[in-house]
Amino acid sequence: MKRADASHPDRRPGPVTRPPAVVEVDTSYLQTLLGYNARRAALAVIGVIAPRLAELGLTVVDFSILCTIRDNPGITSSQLCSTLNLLPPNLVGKISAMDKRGLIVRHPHPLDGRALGLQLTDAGVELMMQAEKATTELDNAAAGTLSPAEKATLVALLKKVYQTVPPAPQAGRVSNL
Amino acid sequence: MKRADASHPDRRPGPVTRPPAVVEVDTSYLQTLLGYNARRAALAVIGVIAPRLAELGLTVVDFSILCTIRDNPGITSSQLCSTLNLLPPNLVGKISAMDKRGLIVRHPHPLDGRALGLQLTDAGVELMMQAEKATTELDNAAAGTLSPAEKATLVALLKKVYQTVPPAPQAGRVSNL
DNA sequence: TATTGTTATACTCTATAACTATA
DNA sequence: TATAGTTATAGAGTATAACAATA
Repeated sequence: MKRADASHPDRRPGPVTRPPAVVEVDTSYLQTLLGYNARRAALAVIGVIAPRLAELGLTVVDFSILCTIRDNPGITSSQLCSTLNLLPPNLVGKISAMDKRGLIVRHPHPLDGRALGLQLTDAGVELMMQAEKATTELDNAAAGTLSPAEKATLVALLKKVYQTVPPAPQAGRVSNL
Repeated sequence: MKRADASHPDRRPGPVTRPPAVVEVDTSYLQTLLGYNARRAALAVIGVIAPRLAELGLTVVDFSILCTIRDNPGITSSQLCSTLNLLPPNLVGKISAMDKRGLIVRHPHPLDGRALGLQLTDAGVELMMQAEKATTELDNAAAGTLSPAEKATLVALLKKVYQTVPPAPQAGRVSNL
């Protein structure tokens, strides 16, 4: 941390009760924390992707949901929740909106009368083609200065972290980043 | 993605309009994305740390703020905002609460009459000793199966990402993770 | 004219409790 | 008794606009 030059006027020995102005901010401790760095990186990458998805009327979570439905036709809301770490009450509105928007269809589950199987419509598939193209491009762009090998290493280490960390008490959720 | 065995009853050729039950969920595409993995990892690590900090009456952002004030006595709110990527209106209430709580003091800035220099009180320093100890321990615990070398690599790569990614249009903020 | 700190406010996200229908 | 889907709602986080005081 660098400071403005206060050596001329107010020079005093001992602890300074009114510190001089801060010129350069020291965040060295925070930068040792995995949590701090992971949060900052996640916000940076998502900050690049989110505006583009917003143009398609999607949030990043909407995108994850539609991706998962596309790759797992017939999946239930309950399975989506545990896969993406969402709470059921927060998924209901999204699924309902996607249905109204004609992106997905719900049909009776073949094995469980309580559940509904989810599937993309043709419109949903088409929207996801655009969304996936944009997301893949921007995600790579956000990895910017990382070599392909570095990005692969980074992704592998991140997976190791969240696939190892004990899921929080009830279901593994904790407010915002 | 594995499915329940539907080969006996409803066997039909061609595209399946009512897919059988999903048994194992495929998230292989999402797992290629840096944004997805960084977000999941950040939520997992913070999910371990946040409950412990909550016992001390702090959020993870409160902790980052107090850390930064401690390591940069005399820092202004404006500097905190740009350092931690916060919006001024959202910082005001936190600073005010920390002041009322006796964790920090605000005094006139030596060089700028509009600004206030921030500093921890003795109580603030004491609270931060506990908070930092807990955070360091839990952050390391969350890095769990990673070797020290792997954690160092991970942190370095994450820094490279968020220190490189172009700060979003106005100031670099984008809602939640 | 630009910036610091601030108020007010809207919007989104996250979380809990409770209900119904079915297993 | 437990689970899937749902409703309602509380609480936290995030964002914009606008203002006074000062640079």
